[in-house]
Amino acid sequence: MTGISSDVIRGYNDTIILYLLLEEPSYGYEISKKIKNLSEGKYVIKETTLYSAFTRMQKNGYIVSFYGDETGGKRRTYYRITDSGRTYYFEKCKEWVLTKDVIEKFIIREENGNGDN
Amino acid sequence: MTGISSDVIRGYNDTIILYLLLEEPSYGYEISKKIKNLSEGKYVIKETTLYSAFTRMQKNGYIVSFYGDETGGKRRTYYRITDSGRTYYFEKCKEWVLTKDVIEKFIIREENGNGDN
DNA sequence: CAGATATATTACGACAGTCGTAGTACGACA
DNA sequence: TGTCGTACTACGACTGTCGTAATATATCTG
Repeated sequence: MTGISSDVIRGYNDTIILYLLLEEPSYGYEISKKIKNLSEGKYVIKETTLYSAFTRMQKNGYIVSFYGDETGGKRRTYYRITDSGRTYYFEKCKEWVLTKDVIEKFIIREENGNGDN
Repeated sequence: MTGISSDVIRGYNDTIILYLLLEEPSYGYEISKKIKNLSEGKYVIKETTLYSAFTRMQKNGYIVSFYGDETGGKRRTYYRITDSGRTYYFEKCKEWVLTKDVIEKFIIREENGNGDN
């Protein structure tokens, strides 16, 4: 089965989450849905990974949390990206380009598309 | 700064090493030099990371080790890629394409340049 | 010759991030 | 009442990386 390995994503989970917070605050469950949808189902982040990322990023000052005012249901914790978070995000984007280029020096792309299996 | 984070490479160290073994067997020190050179100094793998990758991959059957016959100097442990290792390598290459596409959905590229390439 | 330097590998423990598992909590619907 | 979907938290295991250091040999330098 060829899914994507979360080992690769590892260094980019924070970036992915921050991307989804760029335009407006959001909360865990919604973000996980958005990741799934945007990746066309190819990447489904684990809940524990997601929430531990929130904790880490809040500690780092990349996001801040606040409570929504929904009255019913379990109370949501929303997260808003900070300026520091924005800066970090765009740095990671630059880093991605470099990293991608490095990795691709070691990757052989099959041009004759023999996709058996 | 602007190095590449090894967190990203994490899932691809094995792939990088296997790539360098595709054509001929090699050993730790040489591989680390090759990685440095091929990446134009952008990625220098840590020794411990490299040798622990050897151990892991040998356990997984992706490589086999043998001793070189050099008479002087410290004895080298050479590694040769196995068929299983080759298969794994090419799977990781395919996976890379998928993973790269997924990550790029969450990356904003500043495109002041041309859309060439 | 002694000491630094480059080559070449191994051992050990710390750490970060992910993941499995499970539990809490609430609303809605059948 | 029970289950499903939503929403979050706790905890411990595991894997891979990394810092540090030790071992071993050959070559270069003064």
